[in-house]
Amino acid sequence: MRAERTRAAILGAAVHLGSLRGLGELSIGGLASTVEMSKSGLFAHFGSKEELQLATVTQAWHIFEEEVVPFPREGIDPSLEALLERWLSFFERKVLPGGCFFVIAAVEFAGLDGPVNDALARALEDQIAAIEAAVRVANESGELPAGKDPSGTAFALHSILVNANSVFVVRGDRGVLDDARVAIGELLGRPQGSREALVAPHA
Amino acid sequence: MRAERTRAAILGAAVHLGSLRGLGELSIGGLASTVEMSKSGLFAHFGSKEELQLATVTQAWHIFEEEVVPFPREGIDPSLEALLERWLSFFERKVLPGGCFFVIAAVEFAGLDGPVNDALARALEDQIAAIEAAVRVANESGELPAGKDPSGTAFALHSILVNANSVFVVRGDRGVLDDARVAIGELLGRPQGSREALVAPHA
DNA sequence: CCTACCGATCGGTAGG
DNA sequence: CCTACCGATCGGTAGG
Repeated sequence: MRAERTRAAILGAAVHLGSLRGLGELSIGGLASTVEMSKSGLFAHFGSKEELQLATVTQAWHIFEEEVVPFPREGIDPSLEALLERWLSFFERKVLPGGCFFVIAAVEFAGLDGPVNDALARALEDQIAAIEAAVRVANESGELPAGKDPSGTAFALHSILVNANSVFVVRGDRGVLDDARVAIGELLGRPQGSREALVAPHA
Repeated sequence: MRAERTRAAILGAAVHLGSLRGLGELSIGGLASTVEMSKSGLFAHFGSKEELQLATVTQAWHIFEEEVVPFPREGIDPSLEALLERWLSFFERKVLPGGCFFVIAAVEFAGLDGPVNDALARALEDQIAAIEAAVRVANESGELPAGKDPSGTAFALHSILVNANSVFVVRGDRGVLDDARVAIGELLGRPQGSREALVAPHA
């Protein structure tokens, strides 16, 4: 019980630090000092740095999934537009501060092999696949005006999302997130001028 | 003279390692062993790790600029399409292996301040600005069929380029580079079916 | 979950 | 450009 809470606190700090500085920069000693426990006490929860990294990736993915991915759940709009808006909101609210945790880490670990790299590569593919599935549904439901190639459209949409967050983090200015909303609108064939529908959904 | 050559060899290795593993992972000791000299001998060329990082960023930018950016130079096609194709070719040939050196590093260093972060943030803006300038020229020359918003179009094109390289590096499969060519064609309003013109320019 | 420790490596310095 | 060294930190272990 108590160990579970400690582990959760450690992983919370690990996700935060890993998002800000990269998964490779996580150190056991640094993490131990931020959660105010001994290095070896923290170490005992994981057994190796690799296990700590793996648990951090898993935890980050759970947070992302809960916030963004449209599992059939009560109160979650399954449309493509809603998925993309949840994603942008996830960036804007800095739920995982720093760059897009998964893409940055996946690139950092590419070429190294091992379970951490596998988990990161899978997360990247799952992100693209989630968009592609929503594009297919949108094609069939008539949400998209013209039939779009699901794979290519998903890649383009994913690119806009990820780069919007990168530029957002580097500039420290949320304006680029609205640029992304406009670019998404154009990719989806939305006519010029209907921009407000996506930019200010609650207005 | 000799010192210049040594410095060039060091920076060549630094750009290579920094591209593969991230600028933050560069260590003076590790770099010294790959160029087969003593740690302090290498250190003497730079005076601090920060100066080494800064010199590495500068060197990487010179390589990128030489390969991609359309300075008015003999034999360089100034069109938007040629710029984008040089960029994709730059990724495909792994001139800087690993992720898009500048974007990954800029995100990694975002929030830290200092000259390295400044240089990286500037490189990111210069990349987007280079695309935007080419879009403006293309608008005026008639290369683009309809007048496109230069800023928004540049952001979308930059997103496709950067993400194409990320996915390329993670998958280890160049197929996504052709997906990027298709996505770029659609963004530029190229009609379906003219894809081959960009995919296989030398066929 | 702790103290106490291991060998290796970190950025950096002294002195030549 | 080198040897020799500094204090700090790395991942990890022993033993409790």
